[in-house]
Amino acid sequence: MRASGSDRRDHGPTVSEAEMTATLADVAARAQVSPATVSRVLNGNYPVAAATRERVLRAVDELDYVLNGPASSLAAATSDLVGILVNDIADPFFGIMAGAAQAAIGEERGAREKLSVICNTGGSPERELTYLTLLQRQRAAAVILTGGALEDPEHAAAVGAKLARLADAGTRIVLCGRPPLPGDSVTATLAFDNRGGSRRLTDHVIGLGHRRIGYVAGPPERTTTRHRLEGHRSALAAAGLRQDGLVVHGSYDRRSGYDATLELLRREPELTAVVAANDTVALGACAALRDRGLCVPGDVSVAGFVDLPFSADAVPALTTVRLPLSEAGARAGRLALGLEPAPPGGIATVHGELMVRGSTGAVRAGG
Amino acid sequence: MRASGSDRRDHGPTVSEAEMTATLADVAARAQVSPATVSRVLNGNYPVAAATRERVLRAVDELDYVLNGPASSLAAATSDLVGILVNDIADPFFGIMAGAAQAAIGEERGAREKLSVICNTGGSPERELTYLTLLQRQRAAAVILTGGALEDPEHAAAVGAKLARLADAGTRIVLCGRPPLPGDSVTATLAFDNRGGSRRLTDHVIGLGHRRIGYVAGPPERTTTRHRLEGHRSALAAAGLRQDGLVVHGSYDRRSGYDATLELLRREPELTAVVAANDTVALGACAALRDRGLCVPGDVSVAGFVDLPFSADAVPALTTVRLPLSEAGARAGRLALGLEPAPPGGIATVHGELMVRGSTGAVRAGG
DNA sequence: CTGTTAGCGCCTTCAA
DNA sequence: TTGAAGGCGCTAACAG
Repeated sequence: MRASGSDRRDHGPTVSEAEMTATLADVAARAQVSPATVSRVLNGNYPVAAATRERVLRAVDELDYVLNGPASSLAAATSDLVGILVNDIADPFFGIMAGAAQAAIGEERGAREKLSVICNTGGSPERELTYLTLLQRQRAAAVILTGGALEDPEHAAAVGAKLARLADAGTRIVLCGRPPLPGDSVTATLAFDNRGGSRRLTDHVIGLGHRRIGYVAGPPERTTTRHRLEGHRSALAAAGLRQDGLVVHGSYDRRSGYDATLELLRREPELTAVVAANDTVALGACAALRDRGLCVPGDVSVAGFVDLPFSADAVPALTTVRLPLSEAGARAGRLALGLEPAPPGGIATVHGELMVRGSTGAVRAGG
Repeated sequence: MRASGSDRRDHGPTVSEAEMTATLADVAARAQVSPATVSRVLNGNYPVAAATRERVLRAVDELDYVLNGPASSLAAATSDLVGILVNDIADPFFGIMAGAAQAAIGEERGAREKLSVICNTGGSPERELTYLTLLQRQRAAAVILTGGALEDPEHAAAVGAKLARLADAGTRIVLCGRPPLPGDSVTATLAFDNRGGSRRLTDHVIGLGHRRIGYVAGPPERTTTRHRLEGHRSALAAAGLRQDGLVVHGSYDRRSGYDATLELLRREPELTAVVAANDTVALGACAALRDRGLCVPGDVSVAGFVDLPFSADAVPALTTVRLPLSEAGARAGRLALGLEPAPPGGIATVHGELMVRGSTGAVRAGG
């Protein structure tokens, strides 16, 4: 049996007051104003006399009152939840972007404090849809989708439909590090120039004299994978090189880089360079080469993508393409809050910067 | 002006039906049952005739109905939100734990699907409290706090008070990789044995003959920092070594390890070993040593803590103490859902395993 | 097994 | 500048 706010409107503090969570009515009673007034000072978007506001805030403090989110969301038909979807939160690629987005959203000291939260799909299409539904259920204010998308047409359609419904319900949709989507449900897209960055990277490797270049790609059905691979291939084509047998797919982790590199070596013992889909994979490649008794870059050059913090500290330091993850994440956060105008056409391309370091060198004499 | 569900109870599909988000009443009308029945099939915790359920589910599908979370939470006075607080989501230490917790929670195909969500405090006490308030506002079902706590008494008291209020309101509290808290608001605690692991690590280093051992600690006011440092000191003490001047504090990142190591070298040029507060810091230490022209472990041995995935791939591979992050995170998730009984006394200590690898070796002849 | 009836706590017109 | 009143969409007793 709960003592409702109005029930004790005329009483002083009671035992039950200490045990039950206070409601807005309790605050109103204590501050001698109507619930409506309390609501107004709490939301701050309506004129309230300074003295009244004072009294209300004091009552809030004394009662340790915390707004009931669900009730508030229900009545206002809006919520302060912002969801950030990531494919693998254990990968700093996502951790950095998501952290930056969350920080940007948290910094906004605006009217209603937003609750920005990270949702880890683990790369599973089902969980991606589940999270989207859950966020839709919460009537999320905004959703940020980060990283490469799955290219399976069925899943893409399902996601598109979900996003359309979310957008219909007023949820802002922002894509960060993910290619644009057809339709007008997406508020803004920050797309990484994976193709261009990859192209410059492989150009660099070719420029060092390498001709037998292996490529360790990510999972085949991801946009990120495809775009980076396309950039790589366009560089090869421009140099007149054809080596379709020298591409091995795997996941975006270290183990995959290790295994794929051994496979590349098997296919082409005269390999002199390995370009990897990302830095983590590149480090796996380095490990495999070492275990085979090969020197980096003396025998084989290695290059990565993204430029994670540890890449500069690797031995040798990793040549890679730097993606501005923090900046992109922060911008996505601001776009999700509508603090920043969407780029023209709703799409901005974020370019990577080639970072030439110790892991790539001129092809060995015998190459 | 919104067409409410009951308003069109007797009509067929209309334009507005396509544009407005359907409500439970719409579904009820379409399935020719009462709203209560729809609620019952949706929540699945009440007997409903198979045929009725069928009809309801079909209506749900046809209308693309999605439950209104806020309304549901308000009525039921509970929510399906689970918050996971982390200090730095860009650090895989947290990414791995949080990802595992989220996966464990997502796997639970129980009654109501839980929305587990990661909140990145960035190590800021204010943001930690803000997130706790926001989660309290959402009437979260559970909160998981991961990683070391701040030892500032004022902040600790504030957090304690918040947790007490959350617990009062029925929120389950789980600590993962964080020392136990006084009081009974915490449902379960999984504490890492930082002291013991650190002790064994430094014992190992001493056993290799090292006597001038530098220590790169984390931020001074974190429990994790203090416990690991205490373990280190107890090992030194047991070996009769006193070297308080050889401890440098910093943050838990690579840069800090780099700078701190240079400082240690300045204080003690004859240094033969560096023990770091975590793996990331240890890699920074390695980089500093290399830049000084010193070999690891030939000139100076280096050891880390935690055993992140890249640590085994470092050159040389890093000696460290392996913490079972995934297992702990998953268990914390299950504890948060009440799927697993709390350990006796509410507290379980999770031990680390010494991983001896290439970065530590016998002290050099001249040492 | 199913319908009816009250609210959950807050926001938001409308009046004053 | 403030109060009064109704309803947001759903759940949870109660009946039947």
